[in-house]
Amino acid sequence: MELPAKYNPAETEDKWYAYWLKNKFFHSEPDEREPYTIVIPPPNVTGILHMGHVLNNTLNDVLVRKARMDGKNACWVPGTDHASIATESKVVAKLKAEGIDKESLTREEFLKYAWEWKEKHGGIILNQLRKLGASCDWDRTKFTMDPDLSEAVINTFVYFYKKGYIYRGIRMVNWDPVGHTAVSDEEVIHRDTVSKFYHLRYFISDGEGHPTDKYIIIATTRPETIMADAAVCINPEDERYHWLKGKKVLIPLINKEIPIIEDSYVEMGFGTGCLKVTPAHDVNDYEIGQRHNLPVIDIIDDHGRLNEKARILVGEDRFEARKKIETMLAEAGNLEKVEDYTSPVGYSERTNAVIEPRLSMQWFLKMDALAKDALESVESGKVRLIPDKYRNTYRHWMENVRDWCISRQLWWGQRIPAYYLPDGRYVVEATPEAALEAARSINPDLTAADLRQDEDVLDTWFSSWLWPISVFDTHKAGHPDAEPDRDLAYYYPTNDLVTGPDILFFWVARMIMAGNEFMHDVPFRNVYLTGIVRDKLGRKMSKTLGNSPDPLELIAKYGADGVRLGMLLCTSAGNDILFDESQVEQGRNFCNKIWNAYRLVSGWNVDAAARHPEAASVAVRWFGNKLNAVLADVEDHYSKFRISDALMAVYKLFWDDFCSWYLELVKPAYGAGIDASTYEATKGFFDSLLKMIHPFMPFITEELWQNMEERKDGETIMLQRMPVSAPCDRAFISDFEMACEAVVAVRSIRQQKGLSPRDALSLKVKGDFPQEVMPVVTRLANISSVEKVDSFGDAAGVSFMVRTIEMSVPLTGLVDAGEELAKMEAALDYQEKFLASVRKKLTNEKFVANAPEQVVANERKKEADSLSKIESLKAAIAAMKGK
RNA sequence: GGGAGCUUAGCUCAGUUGGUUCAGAGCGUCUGCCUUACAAGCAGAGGGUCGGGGGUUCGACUCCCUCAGCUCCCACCA
Repeated sequence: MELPAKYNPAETEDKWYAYWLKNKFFHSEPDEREPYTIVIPPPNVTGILHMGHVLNNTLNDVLVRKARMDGKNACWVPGTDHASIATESKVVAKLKAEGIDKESLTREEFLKYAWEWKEKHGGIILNQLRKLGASCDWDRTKFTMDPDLSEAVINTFVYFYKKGYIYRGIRMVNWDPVGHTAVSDEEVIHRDTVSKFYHLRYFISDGEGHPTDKYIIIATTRPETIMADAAVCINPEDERYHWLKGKKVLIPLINKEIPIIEDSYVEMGFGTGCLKVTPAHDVNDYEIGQRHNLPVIDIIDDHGRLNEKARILVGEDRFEARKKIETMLAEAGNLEKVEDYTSPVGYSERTNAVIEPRLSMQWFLKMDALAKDALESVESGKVRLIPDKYRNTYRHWMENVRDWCISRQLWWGQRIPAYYLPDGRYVVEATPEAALEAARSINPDLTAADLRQDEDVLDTWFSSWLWPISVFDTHKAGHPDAEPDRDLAYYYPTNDLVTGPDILFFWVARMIMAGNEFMHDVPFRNVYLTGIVRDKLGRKMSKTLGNSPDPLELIAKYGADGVRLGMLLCTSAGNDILFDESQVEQGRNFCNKIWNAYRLVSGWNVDAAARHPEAASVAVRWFGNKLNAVLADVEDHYSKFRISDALMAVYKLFWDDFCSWYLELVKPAYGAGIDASTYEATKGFFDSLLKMIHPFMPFITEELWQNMEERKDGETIMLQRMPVSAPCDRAFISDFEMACEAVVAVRSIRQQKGLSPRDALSLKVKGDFPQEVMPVVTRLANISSVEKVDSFGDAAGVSFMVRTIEMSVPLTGLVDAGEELAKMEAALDYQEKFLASVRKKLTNEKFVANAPEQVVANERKKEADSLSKIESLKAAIAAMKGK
């Protein structure tokens, strides 16, 4: 059949993906084979595909396809994450656009909207992954808020509560005034931010609430919080302020009297050495307040506005209030000066709002014991981090971990199963029924109506840390002693996890904790940490910069295989990826190369009478060996997760070795047929190559593999066994490469002399060139006759060296004798210097005494080779001069 | 402030226990080619004192020290 000159990915991709689905090739059920399991890092349910997903899922797919072809029972479990903050804020924004205020809705009404949104937009990303060729077991698709997965989360909470790991307490938390929820320390990003340093005058009180004419100066970045000040603090060592001891000062504008206290926390050299203490709105101030029994005055509400306790500027947003109070302070004579100031400010990772440190009642999970085990899992090598530089980071985090704030003031997520009794006590149970029973053991008169469930939901990561367990068995999480069901027993622990280092702590570490706790085993053996996809200038991909290509557009333009290749070409584990569309172009070009190589081979006609040409015979023998050598290299790269190296090895094997050398050697003359044995060998090689390429480029390889022969429905390259490396003849490969060097040298001479490749040349060879690979030279360098000589004599020609063998192409009339002579003299000069350096080593007794035998032997060989080269160069020069 | 990492060709990066003619790859560049598989291609070529300095060693891109530059992570200096 006639194939077009260019590969058209669009039609073949959809065709084969549908075929794979129809035949359920991606589906896995436990059987007697060795399992190979990957769980997808679940993307946000309402997310859309970006380049980071492309990177991650391409890598996952390569690994899982490779394992499948290695004969393992490969299972890649897909799914999505409910992403409580991200999703809830999207829903809130959407409702707002429709004129609906979240505050006006009940929890149930809001959740109805949220589920509608999820049904409408959820899972888009999973369909996009299909476009990329992801071979997920879609029958196993999970969502972190599926009823049974949610149940596992609740059970886990109850389990840890009863174990004494979960507690409720007032803590200074990171409040997100836009998301209206507390976020964990890990979700706060500190960025240096330009702000103002306000120097304020606090007048000393006369003891009766009236200002005297004395004042101290306090430097603050947050003048809008002065109304919440509980004291002014100085360092007890600070002699400048000893006169203040025991005095009181007045808060500007509201004239409230607060004490001067002393605490060594205050740095004398920073600011003015006087610190206003605002326990409700600063973590350190809170701690100082605790030490000195200061009252906590909370003047900022959930939305970041001043409340009535502020007494002034009530209802103003904190940043508005800051501007206004600056004017008010200036007018009141309390503003000494304002300086520009840069300091780290915390921002919410999700909403980018400036985090407000705020006291509130939250649920916490104790981390010490969990972290200790999770650290051990990595330190002992049970979990391997790739690259291993992350072990240090991991250890540092695990050794300094703080208790995990697991409650979120949101509705979208798993609701905390704590039920409050009318008297304020509470019980924690998995179901309302169990809660009522527990409550009745405290107070037998209670009814269901008396119990009020906690309003908050759990942190998203409190559900996704169960992912490698709960996708297989939703009962095991929360029940460490239960028997795992069949799937969990078979697939757990999973093999590899591919994810970004940005969630090493959020997610990876916590999965290890959950795995240890509930399965008594780690959730995966290897964690491959990708880099972050950046543009070619090294900038993060972002919507605002507009530097983030749409993966689907790229796929439409270059094909999924091209996009996969473009992504894989520039990945090394742990390094950021500088992505550029030109790499995808390279991927597409490779597709085209494969396509055209196939066109060539598929167009051949076997001529039963044709003899097996010598060149083809050498080529077949060489490529068979080369294939085995590269298979071994590729296997080694895979085992070390050097995916782009594995790809590059295959890429070069196909493009350079197979296309540029092998096919050029076996290609019959135009119109001529090919002998049967070469044809069969070539087809066999092509088949192996397609299999090797398949994990990287699934579509084009399936298309061509299907085209190679009549295939039955249900046959696929996906399930063929990957070729296995056999021992190879390295010496022969080396001889062949020597022939290639000769070919390149002759071609180069042609280029320099402006000779057409069509004009045959003759060749003189001095020395023992391996005769069996000579047909390669005659064929590809278009050599009509080869003459073995002892000397090139005085005929004009251009000579060159192939390793230690000297060769010459006689070229009457085209050779500039002076030029040739100069070239040889330069070569001689180089050789003599080289020989000198080698001899310097060999005459060094310490070198000969200390270096390994092998190294010394090599130096001796270098010496001998160099000597022989020098000898023949000298002879050639003499012959030339004597002419 | 603490910790980790990086610096090799124009760009992006390999370089495994220090030793094969080890200074590499891909892309880009330059030159010549529309040669009946492929111009999304073919053939050929050029390009780096391995960030600077010092040390260990018979031998250093590789190990140690130091300086410079960059990146990331952690951290409450108001």
